[in-house]
Amino acid sequence: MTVVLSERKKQILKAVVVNYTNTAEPVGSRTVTRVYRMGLSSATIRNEMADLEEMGYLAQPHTSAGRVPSQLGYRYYVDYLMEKDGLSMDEEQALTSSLSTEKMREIEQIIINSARVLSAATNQTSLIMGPQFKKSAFRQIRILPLDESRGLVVLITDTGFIKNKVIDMKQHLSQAELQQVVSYLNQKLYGLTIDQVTTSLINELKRDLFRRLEILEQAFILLEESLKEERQIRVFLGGTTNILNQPEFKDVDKIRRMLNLFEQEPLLFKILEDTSSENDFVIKIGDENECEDIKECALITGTYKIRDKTLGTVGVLGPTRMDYSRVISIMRLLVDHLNMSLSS
Amino acid sequence: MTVVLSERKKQILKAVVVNYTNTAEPVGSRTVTRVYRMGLSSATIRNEMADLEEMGYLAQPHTSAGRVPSQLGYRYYVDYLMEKDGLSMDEEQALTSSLSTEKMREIEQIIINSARVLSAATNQTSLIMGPQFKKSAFRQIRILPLDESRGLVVLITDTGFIKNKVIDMKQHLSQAELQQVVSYLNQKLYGLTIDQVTTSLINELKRDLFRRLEILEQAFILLEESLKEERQIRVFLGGTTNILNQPEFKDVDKIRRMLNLFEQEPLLFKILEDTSSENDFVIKIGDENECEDIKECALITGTYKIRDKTLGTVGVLGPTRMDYSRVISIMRLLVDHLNMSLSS
DNA sequence: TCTTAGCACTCGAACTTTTAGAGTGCTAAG
DNA sequence: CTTAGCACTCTAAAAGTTCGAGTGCTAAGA
Repeated sequence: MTVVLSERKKQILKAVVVNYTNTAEPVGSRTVTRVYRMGLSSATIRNEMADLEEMGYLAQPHTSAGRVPSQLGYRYYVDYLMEKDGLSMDEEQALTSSLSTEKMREIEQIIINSARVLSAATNQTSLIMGPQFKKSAFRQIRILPLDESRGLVVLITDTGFIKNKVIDMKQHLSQAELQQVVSYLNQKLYGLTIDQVTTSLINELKRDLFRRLEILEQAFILLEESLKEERQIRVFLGGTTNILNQPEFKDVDKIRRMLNLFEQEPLLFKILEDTSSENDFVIKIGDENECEDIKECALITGTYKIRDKTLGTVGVLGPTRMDYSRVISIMRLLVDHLNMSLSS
Repeated sequence: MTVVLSERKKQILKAVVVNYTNTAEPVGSRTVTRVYRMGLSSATIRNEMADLEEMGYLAQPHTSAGRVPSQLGYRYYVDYLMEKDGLSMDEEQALTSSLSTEKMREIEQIIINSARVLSAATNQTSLIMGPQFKKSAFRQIRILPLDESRGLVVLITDTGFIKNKVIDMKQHLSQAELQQVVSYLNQKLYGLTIDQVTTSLINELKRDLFRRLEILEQAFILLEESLKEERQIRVFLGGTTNILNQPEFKDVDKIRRMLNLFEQEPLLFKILEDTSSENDFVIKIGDENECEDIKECALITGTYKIRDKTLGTVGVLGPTRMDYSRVISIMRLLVDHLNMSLSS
């Protein structure tokens, strides 16, 4: 499929992509000769560019304008031409230090902060999918009596989720009775992922317990509601207003569509889930994206882990005219940091 | 201070406000005669409008355009002319039902949903300040041993906040010892608001306990971090993209400033706090607002309570051209609902 | 065969001019 | 005090103009 390009064509294509990424203006043949002097006249460049256009790597907004990379052009650039490290030492250090500011312990805090840093560093919008509660393994359940008629159910997973819920207990339970129920539940559920705790399993447990105690109906509500409630995994956004700085979004209507999308968590989740690959970063350019609303954008995604278990996805969303090299470098740094600070 | 307006001037002012609220177009004298026929010719209306302009209630975008209410005009309308109930029975019912969809128990869920409903019903941006953790009263603290070296500290307030934190316990504590520490803490702290739990109090407690047990340093971290961490109270937003539909925000630059504001929680908090009054709704029009960024907007705020204790603030933010009557009716409904569902 | 200077041509962005109509203020008569 | 009538104003939209960056093509040179 991939047509072989002459070395000169590659250089020109790269020049166009880089220049367009910086300026957001169509790139003319003279600009190419001026900025990336390669001992050729503009006329020659012109001929080459005409070729590249015919091959589909460049496009012209109108007859008498410079060239702009097409989607295919970006794809070629990303696959074969891009420099691998788009980050200076200085930037790298600055970034590292802004990531490891404090001993943040809360998982949610870490992620919110990461989203912020990522969007600030890339000048794009960042999306981070929080750890998936459903995929976590059940660790233990506890019931704390609060007063006469109420108790606190606490549910803990291996990835550090702690969910709690106040429940009404219609009848009073003695400490011993409670203990009994709790240890029974722990024994049955230990090690299962939340996904695996199906309604039918819950019902089975209920039947078992009801024989002995008719009281704990409410206790199961935590389990059941956890299942429902967390169906929508949380997606954390950073720098949603950054798209306003991109010249390709100077149209209020586009802005509206974009911001609307940002408000719909399930859609964002789907976007991130569709693209994620376990091991490396994925770049989706233009209509390589499934989602209709971001077919004019590029999306770069990667995953982060806790102790080799894939937990969530990190993404950067921006116009196709994006500094791919730089963004990927930043994301790599961030993901490494995330892996580290979540594993402790 | 308030100049007395003739009945006719009041009617005309009201007509201009209502019409402008609906159309967002300057209102001409002919429009007034046509739509609100009051047996007068446009020339007469014109004279009256010229008077109203001189008095400062109306303004003209340019010489040959219709009139637009000035800030003072809105103020007069809101204070003296506005219909009190801007909501039809049907709408009221629809609203009530969308508020009480499910038996939502989580306080945060209730508020998020409220923000969504409020913004959808008003077509404006809604802000709801969550219950202030700091103002809540300490109810009880518990420590759950998780395994050999770790425990879960749970802190519960009278307004239903439950905060938890996993702590490392350097030395193993027996159940009895733990029990002793916990009941000591509960006894000392019960009934204090989180505000009142100062660092010095904590230190005093520490000193007391250290005499007996040198272990629980970590347990205090929950308390201390709770104090710091929650300094920024959460503000929940709904319908941030609604401002994009307002013609007064067709300028990308204004949009940017506005959305930027929305991303800065501390500012939002300040805006809500500045305006809140315990008992009734407050309407701030234009530069009656402290905050520079919303001097072109109108902000309506009210408070909600749990059992007569003021918990937080609800706000609606939009252009000064707003259907005040309708928005207030909706907010009244919402606040009542909120008071009810939070008190159970 | 590849490169390049030269030139006519194209097209959009920015600026200016024109036009149409909504709305005003003023005057004089009812 | 009200109103018909009219000249006047001002904007938004349409139409027209200018300017320059950039192209494609041709023909001459390496």
